[in-house]
Amino acid sequence: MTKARIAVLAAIDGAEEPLSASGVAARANCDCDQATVYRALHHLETAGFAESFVLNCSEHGTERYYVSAKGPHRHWFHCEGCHRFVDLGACRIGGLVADLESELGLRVTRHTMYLSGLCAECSARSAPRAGAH
Amino acid sequence: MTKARIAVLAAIDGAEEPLSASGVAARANCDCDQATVYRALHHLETAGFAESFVLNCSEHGTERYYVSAKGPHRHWFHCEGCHRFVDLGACRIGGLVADLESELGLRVTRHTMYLSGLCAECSARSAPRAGAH
DNA sequence: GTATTTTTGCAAATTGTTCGCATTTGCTCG
DNA sequence: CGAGCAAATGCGAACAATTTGCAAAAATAC
Repeated sequence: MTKARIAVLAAIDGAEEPLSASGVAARANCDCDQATVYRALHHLETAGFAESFVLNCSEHGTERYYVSAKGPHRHWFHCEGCHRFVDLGACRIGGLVADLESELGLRVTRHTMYLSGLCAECSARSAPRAGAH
Repeated sequence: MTKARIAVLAAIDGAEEPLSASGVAARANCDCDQATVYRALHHLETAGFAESFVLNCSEHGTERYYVSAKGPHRHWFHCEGCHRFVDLGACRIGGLVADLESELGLRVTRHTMYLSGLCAECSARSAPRAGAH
């Protein structure tokens, strides 16, 4: 394991929300080239140390986000107000995926699911309850 | 409604699988510029006539795919062998989304879910059952 | 039919990501 | 411990999907 890959893996293992490639580069305090970060991420995902999904956000555009593959598979909510992620906890659609798999004869190797909207804070800020101010 | 937008909407309404921007341009036989196609898709999505999601595929890279917003909300499976989509039918995670929404105080305005792997055909082709040849 | 607003075409710019290639690093073995 | 080699990195250029500025063309309003 090279220095760059160790730093990249530490960045995503230590983050408590999905990180874009640039986010990883910022957190991984290896001063390595962005190409190296991309290659490291690709390597780590192939090796099973990381997972990724692509998300489009009004502020950051379309980017690929990486999360650690340690622990159970999880899903995320993306807030369109503060552009942060909220952890939705462990995956709850395993049963549904298995059902669809057998119903349709598919071999599912991965699934992507995420929600977006406004988190509790941004939601309260944009449409405060009566008497909240 | 302009000619270009009508053609773009007809393309996605008539397609039985999600279409990328270039796929829309190919199917919509308006010879309009690609910028127009992108703008029309953005407009149609904003106006509620189309939905989209971003998917990364080994053959086509990362692209945004559009589907008609007519009929019930659906989800898709993407085959990494033939790179086609399989319709998973109407959304079955509405309850889960509502649960997460109330559990975590979120305001969910959209959700993305798709599966990938090998479709029945590609699966059979790559690992035929005993006696299948 | 004319004025006003919106949309389109074209070409150039953006942006996330990938690639080629020479150099450096990590590891294996003697 | 140091030579030999395969794999990884840095740098810069290349890419591909998507967006944007602006003048011309088409909808729509009046």
